[in-house]
Amino acid sequence: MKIATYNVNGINGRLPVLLRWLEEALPDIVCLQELKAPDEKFPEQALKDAGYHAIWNGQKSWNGVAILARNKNLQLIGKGLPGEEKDVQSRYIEAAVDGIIICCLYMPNGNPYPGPKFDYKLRWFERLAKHAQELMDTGLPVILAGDFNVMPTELDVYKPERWLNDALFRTEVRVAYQNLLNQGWTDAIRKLYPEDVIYTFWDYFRNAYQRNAGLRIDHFLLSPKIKGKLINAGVDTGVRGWEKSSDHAPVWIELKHKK
DNA sequence: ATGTCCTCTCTTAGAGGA
Repeated sequence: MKIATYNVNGINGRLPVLLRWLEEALPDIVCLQELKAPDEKFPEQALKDAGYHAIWNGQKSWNGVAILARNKNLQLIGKGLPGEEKDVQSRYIEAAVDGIIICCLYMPNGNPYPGPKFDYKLRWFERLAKHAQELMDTGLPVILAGDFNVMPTELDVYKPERWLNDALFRTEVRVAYQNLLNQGWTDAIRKLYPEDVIYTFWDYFRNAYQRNAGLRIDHFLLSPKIKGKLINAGVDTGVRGWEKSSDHAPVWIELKHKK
């Protein structure tokens, strides 16, 4: 079974790219971020025609997350993270597919540092960690997937020294990510490729993709119950070079079949 | 500071966000 995460940066603007990638990559489950569309403008029919059922948590202009599934029963568990009632940003959706809890998340960017946006990011991280711990405690197979807006280590940044005061690389945020891992989660890409330079995002500016000036910020975290099923993982870096591409590339993992 | 590209509007240019 192949599970992917992809920050599409506008699902309607990128629809041709998304559909082409789905057809070529044929993932079974997909977590999408940055839909940048309200619920009523989610391209449900186009995805259905491509063979995918979907659930989504949209918002006008900003944010927005969705989970797609092909030939599988996709059961919505909830939208939004608990812990901040007045939070109107659509950044989280959770579903059950094939007995696996799929958590699709879009962590706040947090820039500029310092400031209220950075503070919101840290609060959101705390809320995620609390919920993640509760999921961990169930002992179920759980996957946290999405755009975490964190480069976990220096290996994940093309020029670490330039990012020290950026909200994606500040010590507080890297510590928060490490604390999350310490609950018992496995970073799937790093588990399989502990020392490789792997990026999932390249800025639109300054030919970042052509220079491979990238960041690794899209992650898969696996609960202990499911980590043993991990057999492969990768980044579809070529997609980033397509016409009208998102600034992120799709990231995927492959799990051993249950049977 | 800038670069680019998305979305939306007091819309065809500019603002806000990443």
